[in-house]
Amino acid sequence: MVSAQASSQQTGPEAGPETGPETGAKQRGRGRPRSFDRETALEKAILAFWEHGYEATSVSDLTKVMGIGAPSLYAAFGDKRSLFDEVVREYGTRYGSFGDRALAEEPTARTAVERMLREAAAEYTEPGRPHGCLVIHAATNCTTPEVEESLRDRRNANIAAIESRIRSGIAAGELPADADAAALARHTGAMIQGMSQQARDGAAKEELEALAELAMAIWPRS
Amino acid sequence: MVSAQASSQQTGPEAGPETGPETGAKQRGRGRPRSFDRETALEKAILAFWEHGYEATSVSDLTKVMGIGAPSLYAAFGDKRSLFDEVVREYGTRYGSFGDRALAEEPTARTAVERMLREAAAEYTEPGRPHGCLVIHAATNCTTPEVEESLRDRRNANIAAIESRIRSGIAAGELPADADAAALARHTGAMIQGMSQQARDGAAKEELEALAELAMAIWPRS
DNA sequence: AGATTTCTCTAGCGGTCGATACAGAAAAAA
DNA sequence: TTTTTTCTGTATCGACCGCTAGAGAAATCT
Repeated sequence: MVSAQASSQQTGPEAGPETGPETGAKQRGRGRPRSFDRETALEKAILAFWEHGYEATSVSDLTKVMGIGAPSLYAAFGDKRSLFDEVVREYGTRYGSFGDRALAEEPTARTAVERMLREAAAEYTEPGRPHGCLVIHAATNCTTPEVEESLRDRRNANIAAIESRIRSGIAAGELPADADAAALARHTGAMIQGMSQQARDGAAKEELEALAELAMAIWPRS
Repeated sequence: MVSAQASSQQTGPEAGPETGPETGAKQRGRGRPRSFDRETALEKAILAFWEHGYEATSVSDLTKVMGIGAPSLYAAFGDKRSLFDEVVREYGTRYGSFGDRALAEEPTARTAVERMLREAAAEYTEPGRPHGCLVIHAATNCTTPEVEESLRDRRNANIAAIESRIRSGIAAGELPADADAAALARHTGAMIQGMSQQARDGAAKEELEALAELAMAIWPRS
C-alpha cells in the first residue's frame, strides 16, 4: 500500500524455472528470479509470528528463520506489517479454517459447535507447531493499535459467525425458540479462547477434549 | 538482585515528612527524601503494565505515567523486570484476590466457583481501569521467557487452587464422589481466561455475567 | 555552620529496532 | 554479445530500547 512495490502481494514466479511457461496471466518478469521459495518462506514466517507474536518477532528473527536477507523480505512481502497481514490471512486458510468448516458442514448448530470445540482441542495441541491460536495470542501486547484491532475484529467476527449459525438453528427448530443465541455463541468463543490459552500453558490434547465435552453440557436439550 | 541497591524492595520513607517519627522500625534514612509517593507511582505502573503488557510498556512510558525520572525509578524499584515483579505481586493483592477470597470464604466448592465467575465478570469490566486480567494478558508476546513463565506459573497455580478446593468439596460430600475435580477446575480456569479475553475485546459486564451463569450449568447436581 | 547522605536531573551509553541505499550478481531481452 | 531488469548481500540509517554516570539539590547528623 505504501510504497511503489506493486508486486508484493502477488504469488510470485512459481518457484523454480521448471514451471511451464503458460501457467499464469502475467509471465514471470524479465530480471533475475528470486532465489527462495516464497511459499515456504511465508510458512516460516507464520510459525514465527504464531509462536512469538507480532512485536516479539523482529525482522531479524524473520530473516533468520526464512533464510533470506532483509531486502529480499521487503521486496517480496512489503514491510513487517503487511507481511503479518498476509501471515494472518494464510494462517486462517491453512490452520484456522476448522471452525468455519464445522459451521458449514455440520447438520445442526449443536453438532457444529461440538465438532468445533473437539477439533480445537486437537489443533491447539498439534505437535511440531506452536500451541494455541495465532489470532488469539499474536497481538495481545502490542504497541501498534491497528494490529491489535485487526485480530480483535477477527475474534469478534468468529463469535458473530457462531451466533449466526445458532440463530439459523433456532429458526430451523433444532433449538428451543427462547435459546439465547448470543450467549451460546459467546460461551463457545470463551471456551475456545480458554482452550487456546491452556494449550499455551501446557495442557494436553486429552485435557482439552475433556473440556470440550464438559462445555457441551450447557446446551439446551434438542 | 543485580546491583548493590538494597533498598529497592522496602516500603520507603512513608511519603511526606509529616509522618510521626516513631512509625516504623528503621527510621527514615539520613539523606534527601524522595520527592514522590512510592505507592501511587507503583499504582500508575500497575495500570500501565496491565493495559499494555510487560514489553509493550517501555521505561520511558513508565517514567511518564509515574511522573518521575528514570534514575528515580531505578533507585526505588530496581530494573524494569523487578518493577514488573512487584507490580504483579501488588496487582494480585489489590485486584486479583477475589478468586482466593471466594475459595476461602464460600461454604461449598460450587458456590465458590460461582462467586468467582460472577465477580470476574465485574472485575474484568470495571470502568476506569484496564479490562481483563493482568496475569492472563501482560506477558503473552514476550521475548523474555522468564517473565512469560512467571505469569504462566501463576495461572496454573490458580487452577490448581481451584482443583484443590473442589477435591475437598468432594471429600466433604458436597459433590459426587466420581466428580472430575481436575476437569471442573480446568473448565473454571478456561471460563475465566475466556471472560478476560472477551472483556478486552469489548464485552460488557452483563454479557460476562450471562456467561458465568451459563457456565455453572455443567456442575453436577449437588 | 559544616559534613554527610540520598535523591533528582541532564545527558548519553551500547544495543536493537524497522527499514533502506548502494553496488554487484544473475537472469531475460535485444 | 550487449543491454536491461530484477534480485541479493553489505553496510548502514535514525529512532528507540533499557540503563546509568556524574553533577547538583535537599535533607539529616555532628
